[in-house]
Amino acid sequence: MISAEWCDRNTLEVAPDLIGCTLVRQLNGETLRGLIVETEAYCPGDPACHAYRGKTPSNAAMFGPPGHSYVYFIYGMYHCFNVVTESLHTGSAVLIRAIELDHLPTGLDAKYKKQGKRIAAGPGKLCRTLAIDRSQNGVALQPGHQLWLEHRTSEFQAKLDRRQHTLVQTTRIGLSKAAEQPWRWYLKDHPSVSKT
DNA sequence: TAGTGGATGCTA
DNA sequence: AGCATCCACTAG
Repeated sequence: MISAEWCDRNTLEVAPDLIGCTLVRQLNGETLRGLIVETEAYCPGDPACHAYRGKTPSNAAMFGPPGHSYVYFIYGMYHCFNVVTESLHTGSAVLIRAIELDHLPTGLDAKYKKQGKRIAAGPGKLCRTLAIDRSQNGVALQPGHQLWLEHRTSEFQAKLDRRQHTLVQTTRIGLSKAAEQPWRWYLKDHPSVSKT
């Protein structure tokens, strides 16, 4: 599993390192495993970061311990899941934008099922698929809980080293502030939105 | 391109 | 206080 210490590093290091790691979700007795294929970094001093204007009740989890979750509600319908980074009292996190699931959750609505592997591509869809909402905000990402992270497998790391996998670094999605920062990473051929 | 609801930032 | 505006999104 991924430890708090591992997350207690510069957000710009953690975000690309999370690509290829696995997000594990326990849901109704079922274990869903998703390969993380797209992330974005939200850093201290970053105008696009929710923590930029200081700590508030809604963004408090970003200032909490590294390795915990930060889940927020947006556009009246969606949730987005982040991994808190850097030391306690530092407001920063990595947004998990897309995962590739090993299998589809049972009991999934037929209208979503036809999306197949793309079902968790996009931060809002990811949370909908894994049933993540603000009840998961601020929780420790540890085995034994409902949500945790696991390191890259040696197979994935080997493919990365052999360049059979390629990490693409580019700009973040949907921002009006600090839009020029290249703080988004995705696994080549797996972006949640077409690259620009 | 509309539309969801909560948070934040104005004005008073 | 109250009201307007913003918003790291998605479906169609």
